[in-house]
Amino acid sequence: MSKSNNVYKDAYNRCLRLLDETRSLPSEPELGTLLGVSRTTVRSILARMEETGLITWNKRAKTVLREPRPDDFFPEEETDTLAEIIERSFMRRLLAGGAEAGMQINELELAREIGVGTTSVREFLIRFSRFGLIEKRRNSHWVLKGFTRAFALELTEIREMFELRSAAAFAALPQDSTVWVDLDRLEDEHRLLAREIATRFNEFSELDERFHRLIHRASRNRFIVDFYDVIAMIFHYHYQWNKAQERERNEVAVGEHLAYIEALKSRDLGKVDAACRKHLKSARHTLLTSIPESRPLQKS
Amino acid sequence: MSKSNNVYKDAYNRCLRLLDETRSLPSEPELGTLLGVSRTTVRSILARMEETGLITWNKRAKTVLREPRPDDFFPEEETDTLAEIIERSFMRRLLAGGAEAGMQINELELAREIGVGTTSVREFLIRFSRFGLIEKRRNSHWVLKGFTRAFALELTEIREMFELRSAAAFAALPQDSTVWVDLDRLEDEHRLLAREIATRFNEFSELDERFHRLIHRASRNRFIVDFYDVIAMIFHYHYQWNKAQERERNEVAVGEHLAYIEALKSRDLGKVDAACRKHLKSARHTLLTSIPESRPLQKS
DNA sequence: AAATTGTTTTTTCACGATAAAAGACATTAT
DNA sequence: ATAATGTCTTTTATCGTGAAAAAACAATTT
Repeated sequence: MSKSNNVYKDAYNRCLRLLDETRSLPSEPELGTLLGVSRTTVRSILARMEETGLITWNKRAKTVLREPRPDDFFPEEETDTLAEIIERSFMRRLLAGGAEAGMQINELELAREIGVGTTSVREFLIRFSRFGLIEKRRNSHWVLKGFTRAFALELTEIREMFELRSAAAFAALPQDSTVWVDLDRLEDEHRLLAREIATRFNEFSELDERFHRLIHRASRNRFIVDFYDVIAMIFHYHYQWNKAQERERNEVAVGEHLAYIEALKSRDLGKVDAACRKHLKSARHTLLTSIPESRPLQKS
Repeated sequence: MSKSNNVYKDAYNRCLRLLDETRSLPSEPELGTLLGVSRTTVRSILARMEETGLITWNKRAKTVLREPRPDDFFPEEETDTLAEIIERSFMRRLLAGGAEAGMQINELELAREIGVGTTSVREFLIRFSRFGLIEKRRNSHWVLKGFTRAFALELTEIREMFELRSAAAFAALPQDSTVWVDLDRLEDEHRLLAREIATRFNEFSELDERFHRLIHRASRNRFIVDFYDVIAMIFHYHYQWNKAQERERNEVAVGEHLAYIEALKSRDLGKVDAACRKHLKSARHTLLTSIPESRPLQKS
């Protein structure tokens, strides 16, 4: 088995959801851009949809015959990319404890354990190395540096540097820039979430990322924008890992975001700086409290 | 051919140079650490040295029989890692012109052209992507973002942010920290180079990197330290590319470094800031002047 | 003529295989 | 007893291969 067809399966599932809305499908190239895949994949999708009696397909005519049923969908787990599978596996091991700093990482063992080829694991580790959690020994193994307090502090130091600068750049953007519209929309979403925080608090994580990415983009600096990938990755797993007081934490954060948004809209650099600092401080605090103090290595 | 033995060849060459100094070689593990390779490789080296009559080797006894001749060495080009070969090839194409932003990068074509497997090229591109010059389209090709003015500005913006912070951290280091010894040594090297700048100006590049890395290390932040890889890479190729007024530029830079060093030693944060800013400003200027203004795309 | 469909070619992605290099274990020498 | 050498095992680095997916080209349709 050389390559899984997860691209096809994922696009197929998304296409099924599209079916609900229309009576007939658009042209192949149009479907391609809509689903973000090539025409080759679109045609495979259409071919299968015809086979399973979902549509009739004759050149341009693509008529929907019936609504998709649950069993028309490919199982979720078959739609993940290999990279996602490897990342999840790797992070699970990393966060599950027993992953002390200094421990060495074995490509072959990882590959066997996850059930994938070594090449994919190697490529994953290379990509992952930019997050600063692992390091390669030339011609030899990788070393785990550990998800430690030091790591969190170094990460947040850069984050604060970058975000303060981005926020200032944001506030200085001309009134006719489209970011203000985006900001208004985000503000609405925040207000909505604040109102229903009791039930929807777990939706904050996604909103948080969109909000901060919008701000970082104002820096117009690829290194700043790209660095948010590191933050997003860490927070993504952090949210999954640390569920303690999630509701309270998110409620506070939403409030801070709203104040931050107000400050940005005021375009008063002093206020922006203060609101940004305040939010970043509590974000750092949250992250730090979730990291157990590194125990001294116990000799058995 | 699955893997070149460049590690062995490079270590062999370095071991030959060691031969000049001693009459007999140390133990295998010792040689290993000295050369930075495993004992397996050390033993291959010793085996060959015995074959070619350079030494006698019987267990612990490793006696040097004769001085190594030029033809004992493996050719330089056989000691490079694949990664180095690919990087050079890639950068040559990139800087040779005709590499417009937006152009797409073809793994297979690159691999064929360089004469290596696609896996190595893929891994190189993944590693290289953190430099911000290329970007991956999901499930598809890489896109060249170009070595443009915008790139240089974004790069230097971060560099300045990081270095100012590192320099301040440096100046605040306790008197008994070993960095002050390192700094003294670098100062001496700078003075020496300044005196012989007329003939040794091309040695500045290497000194420059060591100096700035020392400063960045004071930040004790892996992201700052790692970011210097990006700067070093760019400056490395920039020095090769832009030879205009190299002597003058380097002479100025050495002077700025010396002033910078003085400022650090004074531990006066104001002076450090000023000296750092001054040097970074001229470094930025040098980089920018070497980048041709992006011509508007000409339709033929 | 422009867009869409049909067909073919090329490229990317992922694997298993293999030599180089590292590492582990057993044996011998100081 | 420690540290070296000798031997064997495991891991890493790299390639060729083949299926999935993209892209290019040709033939239709509106």
